Amino acid sequence: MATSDATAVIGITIRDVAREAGVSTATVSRALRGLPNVDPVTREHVKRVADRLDYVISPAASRLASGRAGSIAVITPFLARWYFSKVLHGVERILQRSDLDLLLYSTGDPSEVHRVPPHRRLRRRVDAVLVIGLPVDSPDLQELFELDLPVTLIGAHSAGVSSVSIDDVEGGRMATQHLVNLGHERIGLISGRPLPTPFFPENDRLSGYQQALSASGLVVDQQLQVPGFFTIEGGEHAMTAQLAQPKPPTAVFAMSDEMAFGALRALRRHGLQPGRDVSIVGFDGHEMADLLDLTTVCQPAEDLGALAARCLLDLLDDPSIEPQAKRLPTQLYVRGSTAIRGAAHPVSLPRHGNDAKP
Amino acid sequence: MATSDATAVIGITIRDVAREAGVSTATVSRALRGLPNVDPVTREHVKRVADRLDYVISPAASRLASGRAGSIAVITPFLARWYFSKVLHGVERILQRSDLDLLLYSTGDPSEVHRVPPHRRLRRRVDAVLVIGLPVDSPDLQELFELDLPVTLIGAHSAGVSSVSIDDVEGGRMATQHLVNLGHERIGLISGRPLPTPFFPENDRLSGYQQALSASGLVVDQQLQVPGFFTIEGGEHAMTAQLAQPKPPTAVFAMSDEMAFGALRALRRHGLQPGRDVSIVGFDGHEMADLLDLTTVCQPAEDLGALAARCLLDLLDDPSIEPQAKRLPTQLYVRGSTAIRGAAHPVSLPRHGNDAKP
DNA sequence: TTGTACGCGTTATCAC
DNA sequence: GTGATAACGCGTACAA
Repeated sequence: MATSDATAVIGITIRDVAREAGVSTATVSRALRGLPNVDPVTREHVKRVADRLDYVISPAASRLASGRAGSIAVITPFLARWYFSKVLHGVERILQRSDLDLLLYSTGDPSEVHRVPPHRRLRRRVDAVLVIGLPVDSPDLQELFELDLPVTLIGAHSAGVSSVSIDDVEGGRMATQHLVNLGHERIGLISGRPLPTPFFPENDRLSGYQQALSASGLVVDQQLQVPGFFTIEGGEHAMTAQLAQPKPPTAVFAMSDEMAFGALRALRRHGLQPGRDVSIVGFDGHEMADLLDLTTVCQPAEDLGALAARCLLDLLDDPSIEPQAKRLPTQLYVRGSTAIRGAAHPVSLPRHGNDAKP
Repeated sequence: MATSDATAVIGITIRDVAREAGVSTATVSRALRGLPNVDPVTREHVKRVADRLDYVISPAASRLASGRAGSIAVITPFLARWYFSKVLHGVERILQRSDLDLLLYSTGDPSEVHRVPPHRRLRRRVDAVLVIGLPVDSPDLQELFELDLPVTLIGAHSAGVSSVSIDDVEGGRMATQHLVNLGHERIGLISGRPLPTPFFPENDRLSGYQQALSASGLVVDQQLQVPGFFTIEGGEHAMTAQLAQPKPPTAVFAMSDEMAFGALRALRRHGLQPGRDVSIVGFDGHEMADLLDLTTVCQPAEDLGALAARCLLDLLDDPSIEPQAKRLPTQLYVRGSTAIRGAAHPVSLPRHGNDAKP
């Protein structure tokens, strides 16, 4: 293998730095890592030498010796969907500043057959795990917990595990209450997967929906709850199904903006106008919502990721921290896709986004 | 530190497996990694024992001993934009099957001040690098090349470097020619950054645009080329600027779908109807394009990522492979946002997507 | 085909 | 504050 000569082809080692600086490797290690018990002068000197030699620590060696993996895993079912890419962005932004590597694992849809169970790939490989939007009853997740690694959940919560999410109940309630306030009485729901699916965030949104209806004395009609699978097409089909009902809803709450977009298209296909004929509320705060004049419950996806990453770093710093479930607020953005029931001209309400100007 | 007892708390080591299987650590290593010169019976036995003991190789130790980093870096300026998230998805899908870790690095917009220069973080840390959509003249990229790692570029090309991309010239040409064919003579362009910016993919799209115009004897009017910065809002501003010209274009080619979406909104704001009043062509094949009835040049972003990942794995397998620039085809999807110039009723052409049904 | 033994580059534990 | 030095767990010549 490579010799340990000062000018070895492969790379400068800590020994080269030590020799050049006239100190021991132990001192170099301490100096470079900012550990205490190093003379400031020595430290500066060592740093300078290391810099001059263009020395870079070997992660492998460091990890082997220290027992730390030096990286954290981010597990997500999707990469190219609004929520997940936003969250990932937030996570990356924070982790970039740490000295931990971000290992990316995409599981694909949890309901699909997955390729390699994450927990087998993760063993001995990461110091902590960040999980985005996986249902808490997922077997993968359970096996993950058994790895005994610090874990932070994003967009889900589980007892004894640190998590960051929004209040999905409140979000669902807010969206539905808005429709109730506009005078709607038959309010449909476009859910994600077919309900009931335990432990999914969508369940909380469903609860909010039901709460708002019940609180207003409206009936919760199972016929009015159609799954849209969180895709545009799914949303379109769901809306079409809603319209085909004997007594179609006058308003619909879609659990994601992308499904709401599909719903908007379904309306157009039927010659119906959003707001005037049927009101639609989405969920997410997708950039496109503004464009399509869609009322929606905005969630700070990127902030969720950033906050979760910070939590995990803190947890790594001090494992004694009690896991807690943090929540970030959502906000209803009212746009043209919702209006007073039966109003010939959509009524003006306080609005948001670029459309806000009168 | 941890003892090397068979039942050490920290983990099973190769020695434990060797002892339990009654062979040497060398044999275990060879057997588990599928190296030749191992008796099939021995190999099976060792595998079984390793499995029973739930043995997992220590990546750190393996990497230190072998000199391989066991991971590849994926560098991207954005995570939450259509093209980049799609490409990343393709990359991840392939890398998942390999035994290499995917290290994610987001640089932010290359024109911004960046945080930590990638090349410093990458040293000794990865075996290869996958770069998404960074301009070839980016200083970061140059320093990356000097790391002497196998590199594959996605959405860009550079002499002597393996790359995967589409033919942007052809794409731009196709979009523009389509508008020419519809009888348009004043054809505007919504570019990315202000032109000319050397070495950006957008330059090729610009070339295609110019070629198509020139080939048809149309003038290339600088006034008709407005930057839209690849965002919805940018596209809206750009379109608004186009409309404010003394002689506005009757058709516009936007270099990305998201900018085209903005352009559509600008039209709507002006009471104009896409297709009838002004034709718009986008670029990407965004899911939303179908929804908004936008004609667009589709590019197989996910395939680009997958192919690039495979290339890089091949290159890692056999470093003697000559770097080559692979290209994937694009395809024009005609929808309602483009129509014959001046036609009162948008003319019917072969169309695509859900709208295709007569 | 298999085993022995050394080295990979760093960290951490001691003495000093 | 600093220096020796023994791990860390695995890969791999080389010998057998």
